[in-house]
Amino acid sequence: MAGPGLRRRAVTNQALANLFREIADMLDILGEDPFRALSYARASRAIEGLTEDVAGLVAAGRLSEIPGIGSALADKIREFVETGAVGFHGELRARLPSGLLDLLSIRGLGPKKVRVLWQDLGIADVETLRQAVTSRRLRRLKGFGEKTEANLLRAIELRAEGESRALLWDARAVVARVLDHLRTHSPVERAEAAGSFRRGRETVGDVDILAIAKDRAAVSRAFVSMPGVREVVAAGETKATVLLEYADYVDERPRTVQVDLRILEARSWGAGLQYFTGSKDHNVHLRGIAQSMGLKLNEYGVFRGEEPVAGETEEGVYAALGLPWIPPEMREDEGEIDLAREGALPKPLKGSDVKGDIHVHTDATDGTEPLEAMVDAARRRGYAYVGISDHSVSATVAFGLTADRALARRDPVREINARSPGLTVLLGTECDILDGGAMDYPDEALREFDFVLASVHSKFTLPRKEMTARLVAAVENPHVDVLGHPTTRLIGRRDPIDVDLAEVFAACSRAGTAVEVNGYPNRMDLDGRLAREAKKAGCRLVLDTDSHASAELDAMALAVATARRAWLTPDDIVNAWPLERVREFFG
DNA sequence: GCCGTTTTCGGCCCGACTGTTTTCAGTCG
Repeated sequence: MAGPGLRRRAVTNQALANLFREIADMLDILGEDPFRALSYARASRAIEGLTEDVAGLVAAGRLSEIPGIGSALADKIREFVETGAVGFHGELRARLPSGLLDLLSIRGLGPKKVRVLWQDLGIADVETLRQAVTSRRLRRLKGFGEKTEANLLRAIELRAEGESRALLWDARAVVARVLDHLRTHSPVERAEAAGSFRRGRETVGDVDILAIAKDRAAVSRAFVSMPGVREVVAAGETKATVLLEYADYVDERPRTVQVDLRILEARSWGAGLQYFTGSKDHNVHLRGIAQSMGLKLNEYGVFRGEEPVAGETEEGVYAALGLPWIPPEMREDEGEIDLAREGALPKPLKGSDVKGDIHVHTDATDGTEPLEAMVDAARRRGYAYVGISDHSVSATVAFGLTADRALARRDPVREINARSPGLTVLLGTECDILDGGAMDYPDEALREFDFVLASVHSKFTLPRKEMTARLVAAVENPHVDVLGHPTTRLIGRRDPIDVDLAEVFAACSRAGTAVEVNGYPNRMDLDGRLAREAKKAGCRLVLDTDSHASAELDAMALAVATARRAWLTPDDIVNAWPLERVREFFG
């Protein structure tokens, strides 16, 4: 790592807040004045909560307006804005072994215990700590015991397991399990999930559950004793925390995720839901608005002085701030608040707006169920149409079909369509984009499909220029209707390809090729931010699931959440249209 | 380090929980 001043940090509020947070931790570990450390910790929180850019406050000479910032901290903020670093931070760093601060990320270890470990046993990294625990060397230390050793060992293991965030798909299953358990095994009156889960983020750090109940203790007891609880971290009457086991859907490995339960008063339900849904940036912005109206907003409600103005419902909280209710998926402080104030929020997409799924595999290639089973599952979902899109021949790992074999399925599809009114099966293909941009099937074959979804499944590491040309060539092919999973990233497993998506989106827009929002659990490709870019570039989008089994058709909910994060409306989405318009679009 | 004042020192957020302790310290959110 570069020394202070050698590497310039981005001068952001968050970077400064992190710096102050680390200073507080280091002061604590070093055993310096704890109240000095507290000042840094408070300043860190204050800066995180600012509605304005700290550099702007420096320029305007308004640092003293920030509560908790006196002359010494103001000096350090100015230093940070001017140089991108804080000398004092570097000085402290030099007094501590690198790696020591990592110990703070182990549950059960705070600055006091870390200090003892470091001073008495010279432990300065997680691995050394693990060895010391295994050889029972901690129990001799003051404040440590056998139980502490066991807990730390567990915490170290869980930390290694839980380092990755849970996929939204897995979090969805966890939320369903928890809510179902509380509703059937406790006197809960109301329960709902908040947090990044509710905002539809593609991964979730922990799961927040909010509840209302008269008998709070009973709800808490039911929560901590539900099946799959690996560890009870806390079990009180207003909040409880557990680590819950689940199996990662994609690699089937056992993992744990932290689940927090908070039991609220009915009069604070809406404020709590709003507060715990976030995002942090969205909430900071809202508090600023409240302030400018002479109001105060917190997790308990909106207040004028001591008098509560709103809090029971989320709608009421937003209304008290002069705003319409904002869909959770949009709450990222990316302009949604201004839009809401102007009454110009896009009408949020509903799951029922989606009329069909058009990225569905069968056991003809790498799916696990036959055509009929996938079609039946689509019918049960109430879809008007379903597009079958098995792999093309070059996708050998996925048992890709030759063009002849793929097109031979027109007969069974015709048969199904003839005997089953109400649902139309479209025969498509997920056709590989070869490394030069050519399609895996010849044009004569491509024109015979109802639609063609073009995807990259090989040569992920081409240089940016070649990769961009490859995708542009593919989407300009007149037979190609949809660009499949444009970045090809696999969450937690494979990085996105290096490609100029702005150029690709522009080509899609010109060529009338739609862009996919793939809802498959570890794809989520495009994500919300990129899907919004695609819309801005004038593209149509398709929401689909890439299902390889009928249960995976449920992943449409993930694609819908992504679409809401992207501010898409039904008109932007090809498969929110009636069949006739879809056929016209696919040409 | 900040802050307020019955102003230049003395207190600093807090409630719940756990484990080590023998009445309380440390961690977490």
